[in-house]
Amino acid sequence: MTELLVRVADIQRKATRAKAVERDERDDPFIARLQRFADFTAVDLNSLHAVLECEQRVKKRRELVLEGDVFGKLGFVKDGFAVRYKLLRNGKRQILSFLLPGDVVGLPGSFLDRAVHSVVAVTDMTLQMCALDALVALCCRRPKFGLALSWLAAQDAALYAERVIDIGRRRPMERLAHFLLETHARLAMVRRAGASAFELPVTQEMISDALRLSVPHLNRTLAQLRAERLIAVSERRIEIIDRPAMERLAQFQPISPARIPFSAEAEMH
Amino acid sequence: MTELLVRVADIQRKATRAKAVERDERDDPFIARLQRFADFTAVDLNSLHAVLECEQRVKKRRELVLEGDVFGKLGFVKDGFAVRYKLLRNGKRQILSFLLPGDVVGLPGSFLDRAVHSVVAVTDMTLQMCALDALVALCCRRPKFGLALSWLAAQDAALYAERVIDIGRRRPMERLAHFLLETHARLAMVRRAGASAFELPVTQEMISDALRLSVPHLNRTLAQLRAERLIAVSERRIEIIDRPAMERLAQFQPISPARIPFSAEAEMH
DNA sequence: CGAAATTTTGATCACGTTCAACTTCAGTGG
DNA sequence: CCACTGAAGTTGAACGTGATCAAAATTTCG
Repeated sequence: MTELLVRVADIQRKATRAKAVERDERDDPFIARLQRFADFTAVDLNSLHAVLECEQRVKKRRELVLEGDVFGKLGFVKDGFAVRYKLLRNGKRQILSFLLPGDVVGLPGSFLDRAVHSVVAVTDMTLQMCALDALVALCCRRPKFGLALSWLAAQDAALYAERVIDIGRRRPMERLAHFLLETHARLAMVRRAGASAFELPVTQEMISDALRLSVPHLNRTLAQLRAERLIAVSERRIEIIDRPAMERLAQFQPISPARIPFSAEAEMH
Repeated sequence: MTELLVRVADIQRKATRAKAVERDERDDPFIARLQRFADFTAVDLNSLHAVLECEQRVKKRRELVLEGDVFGKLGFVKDGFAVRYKLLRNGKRQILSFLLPGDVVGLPGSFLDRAVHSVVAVTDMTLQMCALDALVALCCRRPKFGLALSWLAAQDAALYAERVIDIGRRRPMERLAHFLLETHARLAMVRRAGASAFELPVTQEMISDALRLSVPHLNRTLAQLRAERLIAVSERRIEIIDRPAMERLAQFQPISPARIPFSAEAEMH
């Protein structure tokens, strides 16, 4: 039934192009991210839509990418959470990143000869799939998208780097605080978080696998953050109570992209 | 005097275009990397040369980027080593990556509103500088470069991810072994390493800051790898003696980029 | 509702850090 | 040429952080 409603909405979208774009800018987390570093016109966005094959729904726990796959597609996360991870021989798993709305499944996997990490859905998700060669063709027609892709990849790299710093040099409290602030900022960027609170539908086991802490220790650290009244946790909702203290503790600095420096003539292109 | 010789070489290069390209392919580590995921014609490469401002020599220990800089340039490493790092409040430093010939200084820093990491030269280096907006303009004229940039950024991201896995889940021996294999592969890719040996002109302190090990522990781990006859170390030259054992130990899988899937029509563009 | 997953708490232990001393080596000036 | 200096590498002993193991309490979901 919901399915049907969506279809109807889809048809209406195609009917009125102007409205479609308007809707996207408000709603679509991926477009929200793109608009942060360049201006995309209605024409641009329609070209982008043209290469998006279909909106795909995916159930919780479904594996989206398995290590070793040749994954010639990209998936733009429209809704839901996923984790990118790697399983080691000894059975341990390292979670590399949480994929939030606006993130891209298959980056960097599809740019390598085969995926080096696996991705699994944590909640039910909706994705917009896109063939890699269609995207490449789009980038050739509209170079702006090729640059946008670089910008996205650079943000991913910066995020991984931040994780290296977390795991490498921050104490557990700082580490957790940093992770929470970063996640909040990422969600806020795509309008999926309030001013100081957000839903984080992941288990403590996942967080501990991401932050290189044992589950018991993560739990204690979380309790400590709560005891010091820096955050509040209810169900799977995190509220940042004392942001200044949190930012000081974590030495948090938001990662925000620069705008792509188009020269006047290039912009015309 | 050396400077003069370079100038002369430069003039000669411009004189005979065919030869110039040939020379680059053999010598230039950055071009070597590019050619791995797309075919760049002589015309392409000349466009690239046009945006490269100058070849800059930099002395050992010189800071190339300081955290917080607005760094609107990119530097293609032609020769020498550098490290990208972050200093924490408590005085600890985390080395995020070693920059080798063929790598890019300012990625991802220049794509963010300001650099989030610092970069310092470890050896004397030569860099080819390039203004970011000139590169963007190039990408607009020749979309292939925009895609190439994405591919490079994706490789960087994959490399950081590997570091997260190292620090997060590999034991010290495995971690060090993985780092050595990876570094060898990266150097080999740009023809800066022999079949099983390479120069690594960095101190143990740097390696330990990269791998999250204390200097004494790194030293012991290195000694152990030597004792088990997996590697040999003389001066700052590493030789991988038992590659199969090393790869098994580290669970090493090389990261190699896919080729950019240009469709026939797009290629024409 | 019952079974399984998740969260919470406690006790013990190991790995890698820290601190310290010593060695080796390269560079520098007397 | 040697003594001196400082940086880098090496080795040892003690300590502490966070892991591991175990079990209870709680929540989630089929």
